[in-house]
Amino acid sequence: MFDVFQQYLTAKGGIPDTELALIKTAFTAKKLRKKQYFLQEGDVSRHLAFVCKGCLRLYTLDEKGNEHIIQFALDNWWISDRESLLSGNPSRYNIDALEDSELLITTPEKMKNIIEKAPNFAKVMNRAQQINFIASQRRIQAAISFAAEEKYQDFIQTYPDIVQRVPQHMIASYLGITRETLSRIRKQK
Amino acid sequence: MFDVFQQYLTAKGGIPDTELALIKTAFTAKKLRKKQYFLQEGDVSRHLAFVCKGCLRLYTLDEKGNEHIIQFALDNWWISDRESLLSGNPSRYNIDALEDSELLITTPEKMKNIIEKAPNFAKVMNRAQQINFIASQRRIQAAISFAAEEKYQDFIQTYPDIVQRVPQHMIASYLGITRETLSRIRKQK
DNA sequence: TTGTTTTATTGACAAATGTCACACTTTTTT
DNA sequence: AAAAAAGTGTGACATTTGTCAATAAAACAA
Repeated sequence: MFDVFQQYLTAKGGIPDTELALIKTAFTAKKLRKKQYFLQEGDVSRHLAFVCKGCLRLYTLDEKGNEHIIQFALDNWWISDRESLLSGNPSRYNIDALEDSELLITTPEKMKNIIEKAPNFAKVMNRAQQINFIASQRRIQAAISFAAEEKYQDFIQTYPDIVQRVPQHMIASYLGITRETLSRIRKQK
Repeated sequence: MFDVFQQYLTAKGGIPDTELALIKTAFTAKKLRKKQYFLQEGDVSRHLAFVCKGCLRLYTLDEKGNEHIIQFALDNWWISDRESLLSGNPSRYNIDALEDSELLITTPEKMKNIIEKAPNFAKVMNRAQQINFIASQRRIQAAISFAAEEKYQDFIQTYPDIVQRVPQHMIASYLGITRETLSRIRKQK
């Protein structure tokens, strides 16, 4: 399982063996069954996860019980509730598995520790964070300026891999439209 | 002008004088008149800015010529097109001043340089980035799960200072609704 | 001060999207 | 294999939001 992570790190810039050994000590393997929670609303988040295999989602529930998906995480993605991690407050989100998944998890403390000691790893994480921010900004733009159909087109172009693995109604949720609307958009073409 | 920045840094954690001196060398003062561009679509972004005083916005123009505001930046905020900075590609965004403004600007290279040499400054920047990401995530949630009125209520609660200084139709643009809709929402109460 | 531009409001109407109910299919569980 | 659960599609209709056009007020510039 760690080899997937190692491959990711190599692809993202390469990490010397000394650092790799150190990094290894900070992570723990964890398996999740489909539908199993990684984090539940109201709990304080204490872990961040790297997805070696599988698929997770981060979402909120509104008063009506509707789900609103903030993030998907497929293989080689990070997922966590950074808000709760940073603030120490109970989480407003849920994270659960959409498929049986394999994770490597760690804590912010351990993360901070290895980032201090492993500069190459720090670089990889920093870059990942930057790319993440840019993706968020693009998503905001799509959310505020695109009509439903454009949102969908943009999504399938940006995340063709997610389209393959996630039910449509969850993609609708991610886009901020109803499943019925998405179903009709897809029918048009 | 640098004293505003210094005050910000102090408030955000405190920076020893040795680092402050170094940081100072990396920044240049720049004044913008109202309506003046800091960055125009198509140009490659080469600077990031700290707003000492004033107000800027980052936005896109769609095919119909409608503006979609991605970010506001008041006093003590950072603003830049990180996407263009990172990729080196021409920007898809515009940044301009909504008020006469005073900035401290620098380049990614200089930034990288001082971040290596000034660990306390690095910490402040890193924390700012994290908070930024969390704010983005919250905004995404609002965009995909709130109705127009909820978006507005959420906005005035989150950014009461912006409401004071920015015309309504720009807030509408930021929220992804039309000015007419916002006007009607405000009338209701 | 006068004229121009920007901003905000409003009405009438159109278009997009949501809601609800139900049927049908596929997948998962027992 | 049968039953249950999850996912998708569709029609009828309601609601929200957008569009267009016009007006007025406020801010700004000459």
